[in-house]
Amino acid sequence: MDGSKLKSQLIAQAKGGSISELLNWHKDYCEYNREERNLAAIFYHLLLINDNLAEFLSMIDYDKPTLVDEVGIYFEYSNLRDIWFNLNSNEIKRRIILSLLAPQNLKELEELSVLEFNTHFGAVPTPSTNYIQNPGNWSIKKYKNNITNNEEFLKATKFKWAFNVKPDIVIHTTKRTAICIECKYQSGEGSYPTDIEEIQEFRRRGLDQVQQTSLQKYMMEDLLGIDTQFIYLIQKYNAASNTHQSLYWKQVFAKLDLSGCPQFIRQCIARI
DNA sequence: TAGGCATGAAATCTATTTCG
DNA sequence: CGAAATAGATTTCATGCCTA
Repeated sequence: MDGSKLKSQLIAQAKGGSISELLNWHKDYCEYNREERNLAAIFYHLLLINDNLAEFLSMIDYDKPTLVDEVGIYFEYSNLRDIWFNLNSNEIKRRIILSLLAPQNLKELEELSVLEFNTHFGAVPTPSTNYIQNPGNWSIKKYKNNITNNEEFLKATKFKWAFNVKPDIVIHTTKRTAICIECKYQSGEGSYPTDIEEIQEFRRRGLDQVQQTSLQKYMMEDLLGIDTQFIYLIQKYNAASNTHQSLYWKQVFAKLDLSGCPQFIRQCIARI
């Protein structure tokens, strides 16, 4: 339908009707869905069926042992955040933070009240009086004046970010080993910070921005202590990572067994 | 074509308000 | 009064447009 014809039809039908009726839209959603998470979810499903997990492991030349009883595949992996949620003592929470950050003013921070401790790290929206808050809720803008040393500032900032990052798919091959998969459709790798004020603060201190993949590595290996292989799943060449093994969606889907999959999944995959 | 900037949905957490 | 709903702040994830 050409533009003018469409326009006159839209005016003629201005009194009502659905988008589908107005546009005479007959396509099935799987023909034009462009949601990255949807693709990741389809991939997740495929990993759980047939022999696809084994096939994927061989595709990426995974050479570490896999313990059947410890295997787990997770979508939107938020392990660090959820470990924090399991902690119920302020003493333990504070000790965890201070041992991982090892700040110069350690003694001072040990002595602060709960409220003062939260305030030091600028917990948002409001520092709590009752319990040590999740580092994921620290605010760079609020603590930047409290942490003057650049190295410590970067350390605290990466620590804070680590509590919020969620790799798309993580495969635990054992409790101590994993594969971390970052899925990209249109966009390329992101970097932190993204907020303009925070970027300016990084510039002022002469600090480089932190790549998304580098933060994932820090979270998986340094904080969770899991020996991790990283995979980047991409559609376009220019999205490839400098540091991580990159695979194309097309090449991965081509090797997976789609037996038993409904038609819409095949169609979603066929478009990639 | 990469980076800057604008935009938006969804989620979490806390404080406040409302209601039984 | 205490539980439940609501509002606000902040963060994440993302896309698109413009420009150097």
